Amino acid sequence: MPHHLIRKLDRYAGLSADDKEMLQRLVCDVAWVASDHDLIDEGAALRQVGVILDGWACCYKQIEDGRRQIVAYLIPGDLCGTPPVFPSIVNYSVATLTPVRVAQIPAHALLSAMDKSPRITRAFWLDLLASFAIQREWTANVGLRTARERIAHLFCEIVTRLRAVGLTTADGCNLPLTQEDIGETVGLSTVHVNRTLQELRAAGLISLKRQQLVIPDFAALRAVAHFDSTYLCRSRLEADADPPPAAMAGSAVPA
Amino acid sequence: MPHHLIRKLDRYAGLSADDKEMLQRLVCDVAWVASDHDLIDEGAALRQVGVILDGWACCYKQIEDGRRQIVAYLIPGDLCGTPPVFPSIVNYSVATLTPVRVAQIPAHALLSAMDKSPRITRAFWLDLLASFAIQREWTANVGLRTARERIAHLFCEIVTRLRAVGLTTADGCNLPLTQEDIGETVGLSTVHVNRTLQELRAAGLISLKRQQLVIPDFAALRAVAHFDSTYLCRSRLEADADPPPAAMAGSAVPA
DNA sequence: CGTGCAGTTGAATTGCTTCAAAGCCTGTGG
DNA sequence: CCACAGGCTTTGAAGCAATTCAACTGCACG
Repeated sequence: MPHHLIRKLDRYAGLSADDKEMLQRLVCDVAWVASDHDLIDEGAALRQVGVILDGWACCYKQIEDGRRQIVAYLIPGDLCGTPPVFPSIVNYSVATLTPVRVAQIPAHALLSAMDKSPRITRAFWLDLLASFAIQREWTANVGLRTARERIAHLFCEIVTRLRAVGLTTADGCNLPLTQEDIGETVGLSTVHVNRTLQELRAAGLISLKRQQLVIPDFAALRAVAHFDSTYLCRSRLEADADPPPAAMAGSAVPA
Repeated sequence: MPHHLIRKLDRYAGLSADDKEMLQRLVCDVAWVASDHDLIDEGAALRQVGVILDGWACCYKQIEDGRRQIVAYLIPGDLCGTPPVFPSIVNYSVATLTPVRVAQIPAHALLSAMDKSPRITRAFWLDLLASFAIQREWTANVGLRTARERIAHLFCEIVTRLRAVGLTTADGCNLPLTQEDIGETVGLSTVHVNRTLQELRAAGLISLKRQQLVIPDFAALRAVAHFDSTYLCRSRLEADADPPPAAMAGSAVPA
């Protein structure tokens, strides 16, 4: 069932047919969760990993006075929780942004699959490292960019990630975020997000209405954002980096 | 040799005597690197992991126009690079902030140690998850806190981490950072870092001169920062990790 | 005893926030 | 089918936090 996840892990580490079969059988407890519900509460001790099958969720942190920071978005194919060490206490919460279909992988099942296949182990490592790389990029994003750059960067990242799982249209994507969500993501007030979006629209860099984000000229937006996508797609590079540099066919990698 | 690392991994996963012995034998290429040198350049393909034995380093990202963001500090016992998947391309650079003594663990050695001991594997997972948790906290720190809170939070984190490896004095630590470094860490200009430090000093929350940071009342600083140390000491879920001491009398520090 | 870098200060400016109100969609019930 | 409610978005105006530029001080080191 978790097509996106398996495809992603395959891209990371080149799974065998057996590996994929095994992963298929890991999941259980597939369920729909309504929008705006918590999947994980801060401080919980997890004994399983969630897999997002459909919909969007976000990881966030809150401080006493109510201020909230979104620290990650989860889209189909993403893990929800902290594989694969159990029990593991999380220090953030996860909330759905849309209705979400989510599956669970029990601790023991995941660990035994990793025991049996080094490729699966490697794939989960790479997935974690990829999330880490995104987190680093987010720290840099809020730390050193201007409002306009931050939002542009966020949009570049989202579209690139959605494209990797086939959830984009030709030149955009569905974006189930309110301006408040965006503000809590990039560290700006809602009002200023609104004004900055208008700037981006006025500059012809994006159009955004009714949750439809359109980026007519991705290269232009990427330039504004100083967006460098390598942090998102290292998976493949690493596989290819194994042999010494040589001329190689450009596109398809055999499964 | 890498005492701090082994002690930390032991705290994470409870290593056997054999495990520790094995880890001892992993390292090679111990070397001193002068201050202000790069240990890793962005885009490099790593085939080994570094271990910081002495001194401080930082991970940073840069964009074309020269703006720089520090995304992590490395202190003794920390890994430098991305274990344990090789070769692995990093999308950040690492620079020394002081003279640093660093050892290397070759890819094959690390992987075979992890093969032999599930506790070692688990420990490296937990170490990575711990760094990830810090990164998340940093994103939240620059995203939702004020200047004063950000710097206070940074100091709380640094002292707590240093305490875990025994590198603090009774009520402070050595802090080899310039105000520019601090600014690049928390997303503020150098000038404003300066003024904010003065505020913190005036409030009696810290004293900082000649690279000596003193926190007379940790609980007070922690309150200002909204600092919650759980993200740093989840290692042992068994809750036996001692919480960072709050305000403690004890001024046995030679001036 | 200068030279250079880190820290400090002041003044002007800007980017962003805050507060408050109004407009606009979408879903709901009469 | 229309009226209304509630969330999200938009607008304006005022204020504040942080930046920028530029000069100056103090300290460490050769």
